[in-house]
Amino acid sequence: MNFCLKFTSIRIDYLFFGCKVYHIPKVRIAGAVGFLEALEVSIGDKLRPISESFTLKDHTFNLLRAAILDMDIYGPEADLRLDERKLAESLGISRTPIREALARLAQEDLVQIVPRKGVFVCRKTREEILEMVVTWAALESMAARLATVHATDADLVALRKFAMKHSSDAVRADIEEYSDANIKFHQFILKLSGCALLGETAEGLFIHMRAIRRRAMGESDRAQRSVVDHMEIIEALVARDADLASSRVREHTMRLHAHISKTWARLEILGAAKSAAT
Amino acid sequence: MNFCLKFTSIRIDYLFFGCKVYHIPKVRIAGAVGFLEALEVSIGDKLRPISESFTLKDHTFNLLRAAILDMDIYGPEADLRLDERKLAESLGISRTPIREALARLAQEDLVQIVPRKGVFVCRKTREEILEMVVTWAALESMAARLATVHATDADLVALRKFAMKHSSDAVRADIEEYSDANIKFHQFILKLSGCALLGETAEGLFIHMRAIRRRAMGESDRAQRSVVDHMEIIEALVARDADLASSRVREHTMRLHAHISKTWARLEILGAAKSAAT
DNA sequence: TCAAGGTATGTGGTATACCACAGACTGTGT
DNA sequence: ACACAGTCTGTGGTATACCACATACCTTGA
Repeated sequence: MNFCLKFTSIRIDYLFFGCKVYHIPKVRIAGAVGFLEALEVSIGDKLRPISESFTLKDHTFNLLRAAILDMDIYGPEADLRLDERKLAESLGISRTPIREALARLAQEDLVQIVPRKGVFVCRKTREEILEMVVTWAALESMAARLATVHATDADLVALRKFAMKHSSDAVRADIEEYSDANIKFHQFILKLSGCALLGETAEGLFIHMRAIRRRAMGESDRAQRSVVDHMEIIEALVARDADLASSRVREHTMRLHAHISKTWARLEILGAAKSAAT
Repeated sequence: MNFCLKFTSIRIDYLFFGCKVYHIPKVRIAGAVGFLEALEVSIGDKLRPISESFTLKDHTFNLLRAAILDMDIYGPEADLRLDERKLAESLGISRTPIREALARLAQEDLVQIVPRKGVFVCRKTREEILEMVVTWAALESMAARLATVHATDADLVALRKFAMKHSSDAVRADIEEYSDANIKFHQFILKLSGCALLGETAEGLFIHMRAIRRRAMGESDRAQRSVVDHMEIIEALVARDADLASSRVREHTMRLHAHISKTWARLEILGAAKSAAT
């Protein structure tokens, strides 16, 4: 169980922030303000924020989510099992908040809970991943359409600037860097739509796909092509051409779809051969 | 707490199905089959299924979800509070599975859990609802695009048939009926896309919007217009024109967007006037 | 009379004990 | 040597006890 090690450091965090949440009572503002009250207000102003309504459940949820994202889920040796009791021990808390966090993760399809068998990180099939890409294409192409209306000129300048910088990463064939920038470029467009829900919905897909990307993105000319695509998308946005922007985003993403389809099939064959050899 | 009453009937269900899950051992199929084994197999065949891996957590989740959908969330007198202990008592189970179900509902944004305050059914603001419609438009227009490729002629015939039937509901100005058929029509298109995830993602939006529809859909000519729109959409699908089908679906949905925007604004004014009068 | 502080009660949060089932293991009879 | 059945152990599922905080109410002092 790798998770035990990964979470050892967390226990310290927990000791500092976890269990106790100190509450600073809100200072009442009276009609007439005397000396003491004025003092109280100034103190209140300084202490105001405080981690509000922190719960172990939420903390655990975020921790596990991040940990799963970092895992190499699709590695042949990946340990997909999560043990409630071990997690509880590692984090220094009881099983209850962990179970609630797991329930939420299950709701997001990140893990699967099998009664009396165990909790397992979900591996996605090739078909499921392809569907995610399609759905993402739907969301982002709509976002591009809206962006032609809602984005300011300054926004688009910033977008272009970002894409330029990232293009130099691509020519250096720095796949890891390119991959991150690529994500951010698309998230940028989703944000420019002015419709937060589009971005939030897409976020759920990104999470699943991030683990895939390392394996799916190997061919270097794809990065180059991507740069060109991005520029054309920006062009359409700047021209405020909703139909063009929308279709360019969609086609760009569907190219990723085709690419993953090919690459993943190859990986599946490799995986099958590997497991057959074992 | 309305929930107490609503769930009273469930307790009986629970007594029958809830706590104990009887496990039917799978019959081993031996190479040579003797008399007794053959008998066993036939018994096994009859008993096979059994609610597999039933958990109170999941059951509770579905129950609460359905109950929330049935609630008139946006009614002025709606009781949005959920009490864990009362729910537990009503269902005849402990708080634990209920809390896990609530955690999942919170993940779906159906409820909001406020530590030490309570659990509340989420009301959506006008902006959030409008964003849902936009997102839905994104998903369904992509679905229509894919449907021009994946749907069989028979599928489209069935779709047209369904739409025809539903159109007669519309002219009878039977809003309730029309509303249901309308949902099904759009779900049909999502299904025809061949991409299950599109439908699943949209499902989450429908759930939130169903409660709205009663209030947002009042003007009768909208039903008429909707029928025309639907026919035009089918036409585009039959013509296998991806761009046309996609844009017609999108525009149809965005008309709903505009409509809700107007209607809801009016409702908000009414609501404000009402609360001011009180 | 009223404001301030104490107290009672109710809420969700957490820890813990125990349960039933699944699967591995082991001992026993053939 | 093997098949089978009993047992042991580990898993998630559930129930329960208790906690800290929020709130409403009440007491008490001016």
